[in-house]
Amino acid sequence: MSLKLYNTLSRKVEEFHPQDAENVKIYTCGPTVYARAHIGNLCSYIYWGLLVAVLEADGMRPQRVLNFTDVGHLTSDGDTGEDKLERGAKRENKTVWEVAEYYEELFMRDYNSLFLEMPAKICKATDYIEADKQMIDILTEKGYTYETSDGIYFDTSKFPKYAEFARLDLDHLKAGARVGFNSEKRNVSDFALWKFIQPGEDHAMKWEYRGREGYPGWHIECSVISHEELGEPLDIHCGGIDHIPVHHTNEIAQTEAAYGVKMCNFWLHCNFITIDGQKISKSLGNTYSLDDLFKRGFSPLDFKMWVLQGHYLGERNFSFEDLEAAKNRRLNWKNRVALAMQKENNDEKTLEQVTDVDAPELKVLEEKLVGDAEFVHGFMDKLNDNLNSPEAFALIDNSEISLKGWKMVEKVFRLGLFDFKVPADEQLEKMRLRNEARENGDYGLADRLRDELLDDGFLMLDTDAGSFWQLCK
RNA sequence: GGCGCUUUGGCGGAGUGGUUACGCAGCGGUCUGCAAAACCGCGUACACCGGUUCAAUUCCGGUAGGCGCCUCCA
Repeated sequence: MSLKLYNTLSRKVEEFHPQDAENVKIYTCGPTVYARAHIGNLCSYIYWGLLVAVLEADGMRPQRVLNFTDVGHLTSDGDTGEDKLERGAKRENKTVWEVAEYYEELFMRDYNSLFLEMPAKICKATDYIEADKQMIDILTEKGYTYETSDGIYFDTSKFPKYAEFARLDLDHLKAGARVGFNSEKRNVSDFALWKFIQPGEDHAMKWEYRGREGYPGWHIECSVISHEELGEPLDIHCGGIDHIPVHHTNEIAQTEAAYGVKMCNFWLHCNFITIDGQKISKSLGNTYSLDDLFKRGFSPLDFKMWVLQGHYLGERNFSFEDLEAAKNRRLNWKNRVALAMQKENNDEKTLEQVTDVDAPELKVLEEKLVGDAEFVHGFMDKLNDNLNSPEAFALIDNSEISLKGWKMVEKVFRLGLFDFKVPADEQLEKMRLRNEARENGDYGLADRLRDELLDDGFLMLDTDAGSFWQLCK
């Protein structure tokens, strides 16, 4: 089994081979921490979480770096744009540093509530300012930059490959339509490496560079952090498709111009979701956070289920109707786990005992899954085929799966399938009494106990093999 | 204006040159003391027009609709 992934570089599905399987270098563009993450933002972290899980399942060790963009970006391309962090700060009566910290914490809360594995390292852009300057110095020495009244720019005409990655048609970029068109730029596609603070401007986040106060441009941090923390070439760089034409194009230009090396071997981009057919964007304000879903009765993991039901390359449209379907499917899976627990653990093992029984690496687990061997192989085949989670889901629905098999499913998808309340002694006693009453033909008592159990959250399922409990929600 | 993507049954959503995807919802039936559970079955999907082919939802061309990017964005 080998892993195949769609590489934006070639626009083809290719076999993935890391330089060092013990240290797979992955860089993920992280959030800008000036607002709460909306569900569209979170999709990408769910997909990249799956990527990491699949790499691990294949026996590799990913070293993933995620950045926090805490330095803020301008709201527009012009000279007079206001820093996003500062706007957030004014809105909320906090300093820009407090705002960043607040949203970093909120992001981590969302991240954890989605049961996503922590990256090996999270880097704040503001911790790399000196390294930003060094990189700009290198680019300047090599003749890739020029200064204007408002900043230091990368001259994209000096980097002939510039348009290649995104297959841009530079001649037809609509330069004139840009907000705050900068007439000092030599080429439409040139971008700021560093911005100087203009007279009358007051930025809370500023650093001294070349004798003036300023702050880094929008793209430099990712080139710098990935260089410092991982080094070129990266094995995988991931982000949303919106990053292809500008952000990643600029990263490649900066890094490859500065160091003369290939920046990254595999570029992965997930597609966007829309809500009710409309694109989500911070500027349009049509965003939902996980809290908004929770208020409507959905857990973050229901949302994760919805996300993974689709393929990361596909365009999806979000609706609460579909979220409901995903929620029901997830509940059905939990009930299958609950059933497997009862059938395989007649000694009334508790949930803790079941889930804490060794947490082996998947490879090891796979060897133990003798009864599920066929399922496991099919399952991994689907995932290794460009992370085809919808196909893997279908296989789950079609397979008899043991408790150990479910543990493997959970290890890869992390959907909280073992995360439910099991009956306490009191409820187990009610179940015993109910069965006894049924055998004695005392249906009045049996039904009363059944109703009580329903109130406790357990639905009684009577089969030829005996009575089992299921979850109601 | 330029570049690109997409169009599958009630709603989602995979995949394939000829064979049931799958889920959710719905309907019918079986089982059951009863059942909201479970089990079985059903609906005969691939935008339109051409072309290639023994055969196309699946390849090619065109038409129409939808969407994205070119501006911060996952």
